[in-house]
Amino acid sequence: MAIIIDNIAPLNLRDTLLCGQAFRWVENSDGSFTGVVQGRIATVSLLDGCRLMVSEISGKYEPLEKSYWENYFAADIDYAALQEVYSKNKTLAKCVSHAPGIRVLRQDFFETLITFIISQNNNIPRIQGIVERLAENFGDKVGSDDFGVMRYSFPSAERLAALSLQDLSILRAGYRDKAILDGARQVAEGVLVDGELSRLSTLEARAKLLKVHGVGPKVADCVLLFGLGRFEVFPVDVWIRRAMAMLFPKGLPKNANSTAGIAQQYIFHYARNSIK
DNA sequence: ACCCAGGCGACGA
DNA sequence: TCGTCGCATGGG
Repeated sequence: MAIIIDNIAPLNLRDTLLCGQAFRWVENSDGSFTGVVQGRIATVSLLDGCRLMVSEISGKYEPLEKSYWENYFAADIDYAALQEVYSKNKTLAKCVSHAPGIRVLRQDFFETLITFIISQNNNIPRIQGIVERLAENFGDKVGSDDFGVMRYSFPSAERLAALSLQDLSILRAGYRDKAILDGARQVAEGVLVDGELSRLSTLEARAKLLKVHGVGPKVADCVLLFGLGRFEVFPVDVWIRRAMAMLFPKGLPKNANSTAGIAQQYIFHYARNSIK
């Protein structure tokens, strides 16, 4: 059974799922993508460029509601309108034009916290490898994908919190292992709770995230943006720092402020693909 | 072999 | 408060 989400354009699945905001999607030979979301193995593809089809392989859990996927892909955000506003600035228009189909996903809070802890001083292919080892070693078997390959859920905070640094060495995550454990413990112990953070202001939620060992301004902002839907947050990493110095020396155009995180994705993509 | 990666915490000034 | 530096690991 499949879910269809209509009128999702603009959306480019490759640019959205492989751009470094999510780490568990892989592209299939037919242009569809398969990933594991909330323990469900899902394959997504775009029909006629404007309809998103989501097919879940039957596995350990009941399929997710259509509303879950609409939220995940941010179907409520009018990207065409946003791009029209952004494009009043010539430079930002150029960034948008390089990958107009990127959308900022609304991902699981805990998974976002841990994956972006892993992302620090790291590169995207290696982050994907560490995240996959994390799931294979500490997640649950949730079923086989279309190729017969067993897939695993992202581990729970409780499961990770019970592990030792020695246990985590199998991830080959380097010095990030301590940060993974602290993040997991704070979530497992109820210090950091998705629903509670959602009720706080962005600044207050950020302050709580910064108390996790290994979470600094950049990781906190990525968690706010990708894991808590705070689209006004603008994470600054090495690529963005370069791009801003080169393209926007006077700062981001004001008309992008309330959705700076969405603009950030266009700039990030442009920087990674166009700046040597 | 070499440089660097969606940074951070510790440390010293 | 602000610069500097070491950090684990491995992709390119």
